[in-house]
Amino acid sequence: MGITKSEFFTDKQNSIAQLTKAFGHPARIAIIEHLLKVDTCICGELVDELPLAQPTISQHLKELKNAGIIKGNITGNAICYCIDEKAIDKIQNYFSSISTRLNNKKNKCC
Amino acid sequence: MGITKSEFFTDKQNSIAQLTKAFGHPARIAIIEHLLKVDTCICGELVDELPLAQPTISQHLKELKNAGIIKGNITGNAICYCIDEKAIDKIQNYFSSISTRLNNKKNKCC
DNA sequence: TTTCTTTATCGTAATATTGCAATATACAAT
DNA sequence: ATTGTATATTGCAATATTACGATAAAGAAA
Repeated sequence: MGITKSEFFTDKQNSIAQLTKAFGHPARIAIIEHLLKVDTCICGELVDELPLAQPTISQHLKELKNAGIIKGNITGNAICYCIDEKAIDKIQNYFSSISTRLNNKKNKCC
Repeated sequence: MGITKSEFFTDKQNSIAQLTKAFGHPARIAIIEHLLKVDTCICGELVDELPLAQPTISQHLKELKNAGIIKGNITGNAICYCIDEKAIDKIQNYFSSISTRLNNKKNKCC
């Protein structure tokens, strides 16, 4: 099928899945890491940095934006994309809570 | 195309992308959360818990296993799947480092 | 041995994702 | 107004993912 049965899962589960899915491509990881490296980021830089064509990069930026991981400001005819800290906090808190819950488990079976 | 150009990215980028991608489906998030809730987990429980058919769940378990997020022990004719803490640590450390690097940025443009 | 239970695999259909060339858009510069 | 620069969108081909029915495999129970 290819379609995901989102309607059967909780909002939180869908929301975390959407966030992690958006991170689930090396190009998008590379974009995030480039955004961390520079203080101001424009798409044009990424075209030189990544081994992908400009439309492909634009598409990856769109997905990161849809997932709320980055946000973009139009400045003249360039665009300044930045990481949205809220998304990072959310995902970090989630994995941090998993880690805590794991450590609290008594009967580790494996 | 549908194929990912992994060969052009670093091992670490690919590795993080693989981990996050495996988390990027609500059913797999639900599986992880169920594994956290109970101390011992078998696939049969999941079939009752999740709104998906058994082959589909088996497939999701396989992907989590391939990504190193869970590991399975055969016990009789059942299988005990558990979360692999190393994977959680890895992903948690990654997002934690992103968070730190974000906070250290001076020129926030957005 | 036969049957039941549990999990995996195969095959297949439907949909999603990835990637890019071509093109559009929109502002800047001349 | 024309040209150049930066980014987005469209359209398409190739591949991946999701889901499930049917079936296989393998140990447990009878």
